[in-house]
Amino acid sequence: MFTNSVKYALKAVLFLAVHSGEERKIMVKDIAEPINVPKAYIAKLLQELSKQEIISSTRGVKGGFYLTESNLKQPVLNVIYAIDGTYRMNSCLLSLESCNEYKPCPLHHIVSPMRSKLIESLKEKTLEDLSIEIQSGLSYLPL
Amino acid sequence: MFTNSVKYALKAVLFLAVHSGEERKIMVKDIAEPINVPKAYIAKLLQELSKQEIISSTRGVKGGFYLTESNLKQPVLNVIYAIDGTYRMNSCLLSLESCNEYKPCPLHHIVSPMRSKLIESLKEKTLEDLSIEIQSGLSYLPL
DNA sequence: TCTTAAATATGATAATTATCATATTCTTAT
DNA sequence: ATAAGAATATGATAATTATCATATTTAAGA
Repeated sequence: MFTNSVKYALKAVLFLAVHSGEERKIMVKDIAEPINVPKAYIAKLLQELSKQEIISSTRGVKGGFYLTESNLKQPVLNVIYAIDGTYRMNSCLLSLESCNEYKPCPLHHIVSPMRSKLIESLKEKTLEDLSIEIQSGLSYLPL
Repeated sequence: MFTNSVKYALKAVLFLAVHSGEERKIMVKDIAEPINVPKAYIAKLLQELSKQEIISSTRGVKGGFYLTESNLKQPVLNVIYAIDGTYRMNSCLLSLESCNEYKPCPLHHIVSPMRSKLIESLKEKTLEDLSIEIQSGLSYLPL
């Protein structure tokens, strides 16, 4: 469902949600290691997220990546769409172009309602929500 | 979520569910075209499914692929597992090895119940069920 | 038993995705 | 101003997945 890239991106962003802030910027190598994702790989993803303003960054000495309050208010889904695009999550599981409510593919009735619900949930949950859950020990991030 | 291969396999198997039988074997080229999947590609998948006894086949003149009554009774999930293996559908979305109920990843509570339900549905629905739905115009197969 | 028509086995090529590497640009502090 | 430390831009390589091709084996019918 998700590419490797999205998974890595989510881990990194959630790591930032928990550990960074406008006054606590974190550089690539200090993100890559704890979430164990190859440094060069996650660097590229973070750059893309930054360009799309899903996360924030500053260059140079004392620079790094971080989330602003506004970044934290975003739905998780933003991260997914930013990296994988919207098509992957929304297209028919059998890739039938014409699949829709009126001309459903054989799996549509099974899959479609669940996908809708999943997307709904990923739209509702913000990065901040997940960050709070992690910080209160309701869920766990690394490895 | 699914590979291209699984999608193609599902289309082919459902096509066979609707159109084939022990007395109506269908050869590769007559499957590939209507479900529009490259012939050489679907041939390979059909061979694999046949080897795993998800579908049936006979060689030589008058040969082809088909589903027996027993094949038809199988859950859809069998096709998916046969091609993609079980890991893909069941692993943590973030690929955290340790993710489970006791140490859930941040997306676990969102994703896990839906995945369980999806797998349950794919286990309950047989190829025959879907075939009947297609034949009664409740869902549509090709393109 | 020979010919033909089909699946089967095997492997080659192409496309996509994942991974790695590095020169350039920007920012801060000296 | 300049030096150093960071992200940024760009692109190269590797691995996986998708696609294509073909020689071999099997079954049926003449």
